[in-house]
Amino acid sequence: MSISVLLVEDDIDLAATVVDYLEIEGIRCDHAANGIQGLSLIEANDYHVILLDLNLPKLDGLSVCQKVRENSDDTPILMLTARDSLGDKVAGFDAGTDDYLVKPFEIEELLIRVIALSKRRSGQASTLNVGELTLALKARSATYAGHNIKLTPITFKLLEKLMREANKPVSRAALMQAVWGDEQPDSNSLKVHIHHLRKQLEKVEDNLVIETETGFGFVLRAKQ
Amino acid sequence: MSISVLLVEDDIDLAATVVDYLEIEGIRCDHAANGIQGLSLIEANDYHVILLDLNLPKLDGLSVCQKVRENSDDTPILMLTARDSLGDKVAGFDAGTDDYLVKPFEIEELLIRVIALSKRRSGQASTLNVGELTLALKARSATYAGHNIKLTPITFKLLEKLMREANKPVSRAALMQAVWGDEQPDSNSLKVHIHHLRKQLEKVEDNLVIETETGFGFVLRAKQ
DNA sequence: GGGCCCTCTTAACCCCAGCTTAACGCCTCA
DNA sequence: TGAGGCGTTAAGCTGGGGTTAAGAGGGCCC
Repeated sequence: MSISVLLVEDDIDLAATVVDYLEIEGIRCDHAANGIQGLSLIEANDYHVILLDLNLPKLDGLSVCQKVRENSDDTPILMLTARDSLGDKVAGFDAGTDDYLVKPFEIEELLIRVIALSKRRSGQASTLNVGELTLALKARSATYAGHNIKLTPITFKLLEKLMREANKPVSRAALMQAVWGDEQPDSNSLKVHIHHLRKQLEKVEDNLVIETETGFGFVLRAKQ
Repeated sequence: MSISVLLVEDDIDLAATVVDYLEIEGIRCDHAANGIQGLSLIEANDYHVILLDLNLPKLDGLSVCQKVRENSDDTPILMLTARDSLGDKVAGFDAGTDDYLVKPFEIEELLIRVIALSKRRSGQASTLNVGELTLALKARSATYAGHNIKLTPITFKLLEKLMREANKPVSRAALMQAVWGDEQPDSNSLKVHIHHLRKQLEKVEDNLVIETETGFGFVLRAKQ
């Protein structure tokens, strides 16, 4: 499958050059001219890599980066910057960027880095948060309003999927895909694991529940 | 089922080439020569993909695109544009297009993109709106003048179809197809579910009704 | 290698929401 | 006035979902 990339860059000439070059290389490249528009495209689509200019109208690159991470989106981000000052780099890594390129750069170098980044999920978004529930992806552990939640490998994947789609109903098929991929068990395993997860959540006095959408799937959301 | 496409393009030679090529590939392709005509065809038919030239007589491509989205129609739209107009790309995504192709393009490339787009609903219109009635497709929930409407899987599909074709009568056969697909119940289930839907709408003090088109089907529209 | 523990799968059971079905009455039009 | 289309209602059934427990399989420690 081909790579798809978002370039957020206000210099139209530079943007055109990059977009054309990447498309010639078979990489689909959307473009946004400011931070606000960039964010909305990021939310609407599923890019493999995001290229962010540091100085952007309306919302600067670092802020975009932070907001993306706050959304629990771990798409790799490559920052383009005219300044090569150490301070910006530090701020960038704090905000959750994965790589840097200092302008002016060789476009072949950009291509190499894009391809490299596209092969790994960022890993920067190491926790998911929904209300008082926190899932640490690397530690594979969860806390809920201060209590530890015990997760087996399967309930971990289940909870991860439900949290990524919090407040949106997730179809049974999507859940099964997230947990088992293409080799799915024939029987009612899913509902057993949903049951285990619910019991874990019920043990804690708080307001998150897994509701069932009859004939469709499940949602993780706050009560009422 | 074969793909059906609408091409809105004022360059008659180009249009003829595209139409011929697509039809050879088994894709049914209507043609409109200006924006106004395009819109009326879009409203009258149910295309899988719409191909829009950016520069059109009477009503330009972006405006057509906006109006389609305002109608809560989420048919995927592919914009055809001259090479120099990068700024238009940005405006295009704001207007709700799904893909771009820069003229001159390889016709094989157009084919590939049409096939890709035909497989997904755009997702640009994630809610349908008719008057005060809103159907959130992802959340699988509806609100009507501020009240929640309870929907079962079947009434959800029914309402979705009626809202997509709001103000247009929908035949019984089309409704049954939308709800049950090819394995349809033998008896009068449809009218029972229509009845349930009507009761939900009547509970709210507002002006939408499901009217009967005797001997044909039903319409969702405002009273009088 | 044996035994223990942990986790997943499977199956059985029950409950009930929601779907289907059928019955009946009203209205319209031939 | 009779037939057919539609609205309304309610009964019954189906299958989806919740719950539980048994058993298989794998990892780990002794």
